[in-house]
Amino acid sequence: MDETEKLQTHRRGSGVSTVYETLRNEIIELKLPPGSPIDEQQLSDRFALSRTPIREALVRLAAEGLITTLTNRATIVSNIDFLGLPEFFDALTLMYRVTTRLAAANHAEGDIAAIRVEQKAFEAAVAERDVLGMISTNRDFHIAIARAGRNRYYVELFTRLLDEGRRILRLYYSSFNDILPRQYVGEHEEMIQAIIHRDVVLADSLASAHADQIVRQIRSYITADSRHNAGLVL
Amino acid sequence: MDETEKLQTHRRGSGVSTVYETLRNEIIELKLPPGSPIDEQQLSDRFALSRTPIREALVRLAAEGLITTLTNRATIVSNIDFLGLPEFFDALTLMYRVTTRLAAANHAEGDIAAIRVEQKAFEAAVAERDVLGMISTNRDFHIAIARAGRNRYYVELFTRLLDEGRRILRLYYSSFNDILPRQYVGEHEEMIQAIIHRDVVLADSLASAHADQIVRQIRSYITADSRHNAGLVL
DNA sequence: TGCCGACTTCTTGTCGACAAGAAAAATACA
DNA sequence: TGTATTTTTCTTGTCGACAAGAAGTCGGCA
Repeated sequence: MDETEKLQTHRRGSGVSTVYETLRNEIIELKLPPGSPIDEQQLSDRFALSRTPIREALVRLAAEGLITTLTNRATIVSNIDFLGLPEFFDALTLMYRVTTRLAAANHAEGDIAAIRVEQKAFEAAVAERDVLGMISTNRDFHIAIARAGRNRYYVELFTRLLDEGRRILRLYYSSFNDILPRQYVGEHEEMIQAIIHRDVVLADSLASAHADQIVRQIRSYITADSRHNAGLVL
Repeated sequence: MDETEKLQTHRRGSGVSTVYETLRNEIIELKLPPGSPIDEQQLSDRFALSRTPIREALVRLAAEGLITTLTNRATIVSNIDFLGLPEFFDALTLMYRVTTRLAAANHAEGDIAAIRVEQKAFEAAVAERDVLGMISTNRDFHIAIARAGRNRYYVELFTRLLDEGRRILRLYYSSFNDILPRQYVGEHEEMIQAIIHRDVVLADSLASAHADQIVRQIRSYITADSRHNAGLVL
């Protein structure tokens, strides 16, 4: 790998966020798969920075749970906790509901436009059968809704959950079928309408159904995969 | 102030968490009031550590939102965002409900005992009219319930919210009256019973009422205080 | 006297080097 | 030849020093 981003001398303080965001993306997109060792020296070379700012970025990632540091030993990309999946689904569903609800109640001028932009992007990804694009534009769509709900606590937790979901989905995206994404486009449209009409109850139930749908989908991928593995082992 | 904790030479890696936890407590207990400047050099002297581990602790605190760093200029203890209070109350109420609900559904062997321990501590604080003690034992009580609910995402968010609440309450605790805390003891007991009997619906409604009660209480403190200020200004 | 600009100072951001701890490798011994 | 122990090596953790950026200070000029 000869990807040196030691282009120009970074302005003071900018390097840290660059490293943070770059690594964050690479972790979420599984470019750095779970369990990958993170070597500070190596990153230091790659970004043409001292180990100190690298370390700062790593501390931030560790605070978010994206990397795990074995003290005095090694730091690795955090594993996906399949045992904790039920908790994950529960929290994800709740956030889907509560953010959509709040968006219906609190959205202001311009929020709808922002949501529509993301929805268009999602539609485009679906039209192009760009599965990776669907995953990330779907995330952006729901975060836009969360923002319209005007609650930073929910936005923050939801973002974390959706990004964790992106990691999981990347593991299984090959088995994406064609019908579901189109259905999601329709469901998204319904949610937008409910939000526009400030119909909190409808928004809630749509979000709830949407969340269940997605959870069921992920679950089916995982069980299908484990069955596949089981078949190989036996 | 002559509080040098440069006692013995720390073991490698332990210093960072010490600094982190110490500062965290001091911020939450308003020993470091909002807006206080955080000087790295000063902390370096105080803990007898280099600036590097101090910095790491500060990065962690910043990730949690407890301190704010003005780039290249200064880092201060984050202000309490009174404008964002409605969001805060909304999220707090939701977490009260959802954690109590889940505790009723998922609690296992030993969880009740752990909750009872915290409840006893709360009762003791109430009996001693130790207001600061009530605030922190109340937090511990609800976190124990959240843990029994077995969802780390909720535990984490709830912890953050309750600690943020501790900061707010510290600002107003002088106006604590005597009746409310005793009422809380009773409400806590009811919640424990509902959890034991795995009555999810009852647990939810009790938590909901409890949350409303607390939110109302905080609100009344704040409005009382702002009225006081308004009186002075006019 | 009031305002603009250079200078000083103070705090944060970055660096290169060293120390400690743990795994891996090498060695000694049974 | 297998195991225990020492040594090596590699990575993280810590340090002291330097650089950059911004606020405050001082002096000059209208």
